[in-house]
Amino acid sequence: MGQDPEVHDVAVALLVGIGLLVRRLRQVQRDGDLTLPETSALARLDRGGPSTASALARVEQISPQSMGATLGGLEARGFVERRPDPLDGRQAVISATDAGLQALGNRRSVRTELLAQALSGFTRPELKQLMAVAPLLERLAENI
Amino acid sequence: MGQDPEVHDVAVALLVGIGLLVRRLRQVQRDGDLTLPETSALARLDRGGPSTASALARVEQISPQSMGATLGGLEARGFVERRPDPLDGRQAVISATDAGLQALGNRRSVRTELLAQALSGFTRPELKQLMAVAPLLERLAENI
DNA sequence: TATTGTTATACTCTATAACTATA
DNA sequence: TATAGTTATAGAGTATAACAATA
Repeated sequence: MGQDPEVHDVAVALLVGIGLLVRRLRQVQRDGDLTLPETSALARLDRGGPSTASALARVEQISPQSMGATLGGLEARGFVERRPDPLDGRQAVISATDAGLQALGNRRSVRTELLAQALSGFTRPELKQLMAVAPLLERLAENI
Repeated sequence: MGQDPEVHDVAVALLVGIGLLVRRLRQVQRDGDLTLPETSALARLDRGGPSTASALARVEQISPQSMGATLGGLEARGFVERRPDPLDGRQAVISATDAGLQALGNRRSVRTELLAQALSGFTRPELKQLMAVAPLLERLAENI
């Protein structure tokens, strides 16, 4: 049990840092820009290829209804497309469109621009630290 | 400009990992437990001592109205107390109560318990990595 | 005039519940 | 029965606008 205080400190430190970052990121949202859940869903499609709404909801750990709403917004703007699965009539396969991938990679989006600007004030070792910790955060979320 | 792609990758990786973690953390919310903004505000009072609502709103980068709502909830449960500033009648000084600090440090709260459980699956170097990156995330948020 | 704080209202993201269609 | 998806409704957390009180 001698390790517990350290684990607790890590938890509180992460909560504070992450909370601050998320609130700030939400504020720089602009028209036409991708929202946070949209960015997550698109990045997931980019990394993992086409998927279904419920599969995406499972890996993103939100309800299928919430994922449906997010995908609906993306589809309306032409960032994803859905094709009915010929083998299973209940399912629809979602894939990112070229426009969607472009939006995801668009370095001139307001949020990405500001994030990149802020990150450019970091040293290269700090950037490597941040990059290395991203998968740890994912693993942490998956294990909660 | 050869560094830009790396900065962009860091940004996307962080967005995905953090988004997942925040959504998951919100789900384990329970009655009487501290919410994410409440945890942030209390941790800030714990680290920085008594403060005013607008000063807290500024450092947490949210509107004074939002901070007022958060503090109202904390005050109703006796986790913070507000005393009118005798020198400036507009201001009220907010301080964390013993009960508030206890709630912040309570290892048996549902969220902290689950977080600690998940973190116990990490190696010591990984924990150090996570701990080291928390202040970087704060600095990042402050520079956006 | 500027600042602190409150009240009223609305938006975003998420949830649960109830439903339809398909397996 | 079980699963994929939709529609309806509600809650948390945030925002902006308008206001009162104090500096």
